[in-house]
Amino acid sequence: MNNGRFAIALHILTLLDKAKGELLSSAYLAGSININSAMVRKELSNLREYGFVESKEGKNGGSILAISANEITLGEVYQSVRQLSLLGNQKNTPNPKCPVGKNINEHLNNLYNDTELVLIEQLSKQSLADFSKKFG
Amino acid sequence: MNNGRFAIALHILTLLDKAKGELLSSAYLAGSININSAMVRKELSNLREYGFVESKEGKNGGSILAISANEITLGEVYQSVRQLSLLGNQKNTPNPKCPVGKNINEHLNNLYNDTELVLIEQLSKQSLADFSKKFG
DNA sequence: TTGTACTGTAATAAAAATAATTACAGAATG
DNA sequence: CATTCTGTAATTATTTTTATTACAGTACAA
Repeated sequence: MNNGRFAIALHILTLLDKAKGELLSSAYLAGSININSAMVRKELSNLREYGFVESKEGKNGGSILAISANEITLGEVYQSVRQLSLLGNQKNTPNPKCPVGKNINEHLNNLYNDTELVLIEQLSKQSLADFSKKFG
Repeated sequence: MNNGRFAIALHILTLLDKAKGELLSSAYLAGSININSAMVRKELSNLREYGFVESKEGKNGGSILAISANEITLGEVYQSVRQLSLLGNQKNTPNPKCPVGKNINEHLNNLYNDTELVLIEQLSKQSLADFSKKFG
């Protein structure tokens, strides 16, 4: 992993939790996060796919949590924004003639996968509600 | 984290372990990894700072492990190449007027730090020797 | 003592990934 | 039917990462 999307997603979800069912517009969310509202809508679109939020179009529209903050773990949030492998192996094209080079990607992938599972397990110990509680 | 340096560092260290004390040149290492030898030397420079390798300049020079592969854990390798926080928070300048925005960086940092500790703990279960063994 | 084969490092350039912006069609409300 | 939203695509900008080039300095060996 490697991007700020986790922070943005979690920020959005925390704000929605605090709003307690009131619809929040992407412009409002963007104001708190201090990013562009189109970025917020893009992230909301992803969160929607994962079933974390629902949005209402049109005037007075906005977004709310689709499920309770207790039912969303930070591990799930992580997975929703995850794109690359944890330790990043964008390209990695070692020399296949070298016994190490030939096999390192396989071993690296196993290592990354195992490690990421532990990371997700750790993040999953905390729910969105737990996180949100920290904000007084 | 976020970069391919972990893979490169581990690749270098594995090759050095396999070489069993024979000096390997940056050109040779680069050939197996399939990257530029200046990149290898840069990474070797870092690994040297961490005490993992030693290099010898001049003709017939090259690098060797400075300590036993049993004494190097993958957690330490991770830490040697680590630069950003695990989940990436390059910039993140939320609105300080928002109760969530004002405090989220602190909570995020705590979360990232805790999570990274667990990740390092997990990686530290495996030594370079363990990893190297996988390559027949 | 000099040619050769290395390392060390800095400066620069290229590429890739990420983030931001702009734009506009479509939906819901009043 | 004007207004205020969302959804999404297209584009641009920025930042990060990776690669390249260059060259001084070191050590060996004839």
